[in-house]
Amino acid sequence: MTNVVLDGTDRKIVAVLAREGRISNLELADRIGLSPTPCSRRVKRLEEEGVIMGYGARINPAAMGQSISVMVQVRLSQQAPADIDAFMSAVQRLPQITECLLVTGDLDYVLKVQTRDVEALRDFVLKELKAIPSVAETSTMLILDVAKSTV
Amino acid sequence: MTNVVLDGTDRKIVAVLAREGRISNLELADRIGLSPTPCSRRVKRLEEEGVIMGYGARINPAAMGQSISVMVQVRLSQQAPADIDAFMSAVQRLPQITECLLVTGDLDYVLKVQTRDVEALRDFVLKELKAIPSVAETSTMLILDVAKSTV
DNA sequence: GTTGAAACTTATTAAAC
DNA sequence: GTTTAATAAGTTTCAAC
Repeated sequence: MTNVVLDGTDRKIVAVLAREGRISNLELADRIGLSPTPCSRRVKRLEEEGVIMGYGARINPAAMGQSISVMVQVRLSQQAPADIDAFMSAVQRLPQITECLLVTGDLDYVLKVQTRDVEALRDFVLKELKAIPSVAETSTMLILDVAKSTV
Repeated sequence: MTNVVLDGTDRKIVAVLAREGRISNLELADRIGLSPTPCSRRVKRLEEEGVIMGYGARINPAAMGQSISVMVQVRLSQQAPADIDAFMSAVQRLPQITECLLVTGDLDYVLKVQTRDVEALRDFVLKELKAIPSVAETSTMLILDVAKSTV
């Protein structure tokens, strides 16, 4: 990753766009105290430099009938490249998995999973996750509340 | 949460906007196979119904000099409302904490934390997190890779 | 649901300072 | 960096089908 020099104005832009990704350039410029022209240039530069990787809508899973959110910690029994590949392809394939992090510590992967209800979660864990040969151990924590989120 | 009925077209719209939040209505309509007018109406309806909660830019923390990402599991010693309030206000105050989830299981909260380097992480854990009186126990996992992300 | 057109708002670029 | 101006593009609303 090429390191990028960001001044205070750039950081203001990033902070605003992180929360309001669809704000118009005119309002963004007004918000950060800059005129539209250099504001637009800075945004384009931040996009080209990879500081801003893209934009996305924040979707409410509950409103879409996905009311169960869980964190699943997964330990793989085998760590050979073929085992990791098999696990990774399953992770990419399963739409219930919205996030997958490789972590240090006691467990190897942390997944964020969303399902319609507890039955769908049970089916997911038993029939999908534990069906992956390299998965040795899973531990599920139900997410009761999102207390802070920058997304 | 009021449950919303979404048809296949709505789900297509959500799927596209989740990935490309700044797509124009004309291109979105073309992408999902609908004309611009009803497409725009559907998007507005999805926003009003709370399915789409907002839009945001995807920021690359590494490009901003925040190269360390960790998951921190936190157990509170005291669960009285005052203790939870103290912890929550610290969570909101500390910019390193980008996500905070209340979970069931062994530990009470899971945090996603970003810092500039390991020294900043050490200072954060020792001087900020452990300084909160209600925090009894923390466990930190370094995030080595993001293998999947819907954001 | 579709198309088409008009009115309005932005974005983008260039030129000046 | 700023402002102004002009062109291009997108959004919104309306009518008619």
